[in-house]
Amino acid sequence: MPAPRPRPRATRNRPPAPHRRRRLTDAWPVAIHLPALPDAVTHADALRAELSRAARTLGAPDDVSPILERPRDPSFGDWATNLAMTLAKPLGQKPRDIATALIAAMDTASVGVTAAEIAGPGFLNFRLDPGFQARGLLTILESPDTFGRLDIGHGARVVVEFVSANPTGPLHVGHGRQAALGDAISTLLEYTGWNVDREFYYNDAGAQIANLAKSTQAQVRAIGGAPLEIPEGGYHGDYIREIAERYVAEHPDDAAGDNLSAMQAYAVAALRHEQDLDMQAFGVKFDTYYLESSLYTDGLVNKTVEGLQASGHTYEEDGALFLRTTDFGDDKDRVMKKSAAKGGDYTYFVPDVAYHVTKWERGYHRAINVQGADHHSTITRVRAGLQALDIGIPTGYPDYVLHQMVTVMKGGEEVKISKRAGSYVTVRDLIDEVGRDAVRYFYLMRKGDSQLVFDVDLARSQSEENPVYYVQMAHARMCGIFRVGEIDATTVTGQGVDLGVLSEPAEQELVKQLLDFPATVKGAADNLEPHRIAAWLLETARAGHTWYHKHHVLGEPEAITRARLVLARATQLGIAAGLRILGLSAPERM
RNA sequence: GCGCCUAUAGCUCAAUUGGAUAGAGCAUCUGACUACGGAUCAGAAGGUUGGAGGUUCGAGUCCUUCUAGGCGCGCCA
Repeated sequence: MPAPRPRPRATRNRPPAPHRRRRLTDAWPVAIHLPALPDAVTHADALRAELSRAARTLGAPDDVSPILERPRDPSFGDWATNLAMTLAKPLGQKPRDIATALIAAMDTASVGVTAAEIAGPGFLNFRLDPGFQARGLLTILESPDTFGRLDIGHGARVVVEFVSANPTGPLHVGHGRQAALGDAISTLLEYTGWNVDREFYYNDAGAQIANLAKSTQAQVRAIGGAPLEIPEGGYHGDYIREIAERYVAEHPDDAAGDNLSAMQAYAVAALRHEQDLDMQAFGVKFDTYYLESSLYTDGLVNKTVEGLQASGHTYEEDGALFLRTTDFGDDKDRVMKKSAAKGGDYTYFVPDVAYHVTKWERGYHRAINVQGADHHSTITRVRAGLQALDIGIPTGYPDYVLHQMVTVMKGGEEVKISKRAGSYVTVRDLIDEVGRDAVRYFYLMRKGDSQLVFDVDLARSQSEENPVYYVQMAHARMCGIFRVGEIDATTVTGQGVDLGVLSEPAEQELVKQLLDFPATVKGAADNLEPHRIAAWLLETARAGHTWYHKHHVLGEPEAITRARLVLARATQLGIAAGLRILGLSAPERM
């Protein structure tokens, strides 16, 4: 991290703060009592329900579910719906006539609507009472840990598999994107009621591992004085040399490098450890590690092959065993077992099918795989294998979240990502250079299906102009209010506070923005798109900074200070919640 | 040749899943510090949403086609 930019020192001197913190309830008497929202639903839910009720009285179907939207132009009101337009056909009436009838049929006052207008082809625009709307903030203060949480998953188990790198080298920036995405998606699902396990699948069997062993052997023998001869398809990175040196030091009995299986085990263990450290530095924690090799030792690969053969979707040709994946939408059939001339091994997708059978049988009726787009051709194969087995696995199983490739620019040039060449930027490099929070945010502020150019120099130089600092600063500022005011923020409850005084435009905008959080979480979780949270954070931070700059909290008339403390607390908690979903820290001061 | 992804402001990206005048950040320009942190704020400028058709009350979003880029298409993993 570069040294912080020098900035002017504050000239004000402040007497040392006493450490006593005042409880708000001690300071001010409770004067006003407002009823809480019914059953903790948001004002939008209440408005939607009232709209539905009114629509049914006009003859709309029972399952009518109006869509409420925030108008792009705030002058149109707080909420808008196109319900009248969607009802035009089923009811056989003009949209604007339906809109008029809807307004007449609604009990607007009960849902805090102060004005309802018809606009354009038949939009209905609603304006809400500021105090009614602001009361939604109380749900944040009352249960900050559940704000934005929904129960969509009903506790069902879901496994999110990501990173899943071969233990043949350190983790590169593409794995970093997976780690950030997979972890954030997992947290999003937890927020929406799923019982999530994060899983890392180790391809610790097969040709790549054999190459790793031989590469290590070559380096071990080179240490003993032999000429260095890295085998065809082997690994050239310096890290192999380091592993070989440690192996020699710890295995004096095998200085000649004859024990290939010992070297393989040693190298795999060393690289797995290395990857664990990388993920630890990134703040990602996996619940389970699944080893490909165990699929063989437990007989699951053979069992899967037998199942596929029994299904009648296999055939032999040219001495190899094929799976008729074209029965399931593939454009050509795929080899399961190589011919004897090619070694007679299973191709890699066979253990992959076996692995996904275990996901299903381990009780995960939903599975999400986060992978690079270069793996997309395997989707059809794995799903075809699961369908061919005909053991009750649904056709869309598992879900895939594919992210496009990450290219790395450094010094104005693209850095080649190649394990074999040993020249690439690792996740650890990025974390060391720009910090964990900034790396995560950079990965997550973009949609996964667009390509990502990670310019290392730019990321480093931007580290102070970075959006993540902007967001975290907004959080720290809210914390600063309570710090300076010597108020214990956790005692701010909003009980008896008249939130109707939050009538400034900047305040209403901030309130609306905060209350959009649950809908944003739902949208992000439904679509497995964490970048929506990043965008929400940026907008919330902007609204927070604007409000902070325009209006003061401390030192205002009591009623205003009390209401604004509620807003400051809600902003602090809301931003912290968003940051937490993305795996970023929410510093109280920066 | 086939399949998947992408194309939006100078740059990096959004756009509530088909809604109203397409929005942010960075960069540029002009302003604002003796109040809770200026790592901030206010404002300006920046667009034929790659091109052309189509679907409808309404398209950046859906369909067709063309162009450009990325990734795949192996008895590699």
